[in-house]
Amino acid sequence: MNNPKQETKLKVRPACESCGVRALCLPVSLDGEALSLMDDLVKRRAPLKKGDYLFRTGDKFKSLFAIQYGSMKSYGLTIDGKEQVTGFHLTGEVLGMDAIDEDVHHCNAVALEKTEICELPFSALEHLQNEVPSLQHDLNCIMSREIRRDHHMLLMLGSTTVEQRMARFLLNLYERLQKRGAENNILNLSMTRQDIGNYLGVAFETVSRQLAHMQDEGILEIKNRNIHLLDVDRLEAIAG
Amino acid sequence: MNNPKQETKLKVRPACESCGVRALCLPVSLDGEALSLMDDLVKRRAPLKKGDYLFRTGDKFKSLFAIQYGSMKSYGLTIDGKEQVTGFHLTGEVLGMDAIDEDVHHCNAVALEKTEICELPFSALEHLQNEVPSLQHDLNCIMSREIRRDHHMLLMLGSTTVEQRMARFLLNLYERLQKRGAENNILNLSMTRQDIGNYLGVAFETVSRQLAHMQDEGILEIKNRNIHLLDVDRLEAIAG
DNA sequence: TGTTTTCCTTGATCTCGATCAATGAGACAA
DNA sequence: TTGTCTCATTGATCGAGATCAAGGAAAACA
Repeated sequence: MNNPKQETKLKVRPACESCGVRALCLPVSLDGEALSLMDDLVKRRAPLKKGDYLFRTGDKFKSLFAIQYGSMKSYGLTIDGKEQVTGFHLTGEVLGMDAIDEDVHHCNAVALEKTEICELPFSALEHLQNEVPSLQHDLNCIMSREIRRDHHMLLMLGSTTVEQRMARFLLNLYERLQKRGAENNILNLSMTRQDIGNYLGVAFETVSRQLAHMQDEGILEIKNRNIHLLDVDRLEAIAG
Repeated sequence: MNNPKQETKLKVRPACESCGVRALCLPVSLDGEALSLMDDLVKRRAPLKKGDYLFRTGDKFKSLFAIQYGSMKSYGLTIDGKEQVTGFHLTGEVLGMDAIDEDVHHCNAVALEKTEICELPFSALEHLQNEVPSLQHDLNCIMSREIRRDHHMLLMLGSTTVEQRMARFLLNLYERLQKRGAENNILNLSMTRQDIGNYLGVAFETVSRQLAHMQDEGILEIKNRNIHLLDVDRLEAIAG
């Protein structure tokens, strides 16, 4: 009853069209037949609500997950039980690739807002790789991209000043949104200051202060969780 | 003339036997025939001397590289030209996977000591994937492992205290060496304190002091670049 | 072999950011 | 509305770690 229009729309669209996978790496190579094979493979899922888990540490690995709409965070637990955020994942990105090797998930993935997911059962995906050789290259590309993204993050965290880490963090989000076709300079942070701080190895008060300082400098404008980037060049200069 | 014995030995050994690839992921699945196909594929290279580059940012991507013996560091440059270390790579690990996607290397890889490398031409590898379907899964595994390794690093850097980062760094090296069959608790650091500090986002003096402090506590023993881990449990407790 | 260079350690000072604490602001439910 | 969350901001204090500086120890080189 509520929002029937969207419901219909979702059902009519082929799953793969809407899940963002095509926009990642697969599109270049799949012809009509292969595409329909992919469509058969992809599973739709009920949307996750904020706080819902996609998988948890120790869960058996069965599928990769592409974020169709929304955002997630992944985190592990330290020995003393503290949460340690290892990444934020946006629309169009793929989760679960770190589990292929040992067949077990090594982190928890939780939705930061209402999030729609496409499930890609991995064994079927690997079978399809045999039929469609180009798919194999595509998957290599997706994983390569994830590796590069992580290296980028490592680069981000390997800085001594918090100002620099913060700038790199914001630019990183900005670039990822640009790649997905965002047309404005507004970052809608779905994660808390606490999550950001945890991720950057910084107290959340410091995150808050750092953002306030950047606002004073005219680099950005804060409206709750919406960050409007006013001066990307300055931000890049700070990032180094 | 110098060291003729080793020369001969290298020529006689099948390339793949000695390059560490088998020990990574490929061994489980390759039968005799596929193995010899791999042998044809792998290129031997003259060993790198300390300071030699394996590839640089912007180089065209042609091959993956497996470290047969030795160690390397990879780093990028910030806009203001400062070096930013993104990783250290040990015997048996594979470099270059972040370049598959865009066909270009995104970091510099330099040898930290005398290092022997096996080159795996990637187009040939992908062709071989078609002939040997299991190889495809193996490659997925290798990349998955790299992703997990990076996540582990991110977890390491997302800590506020230097003591914790240092502990996690040492444990990370320790575990990687253990996996490669190291039988003692001695870490032979081939990188400088400066590199470690850069990597951990910490001044190199702090690295030095932190190690000294851990030595005072009886957790480890420093002999130049050899770190003897005396109390791994304590180290793990610190790492959290 | 001595010389140069690079790397490591240790000390002293000062700043940045962690921590503690209190208030303010949205979000959500009843 | 009002109350109760959780989340964010801002202030004050204190300590960890950056930075500057100088000396020592390896390692590289001639």
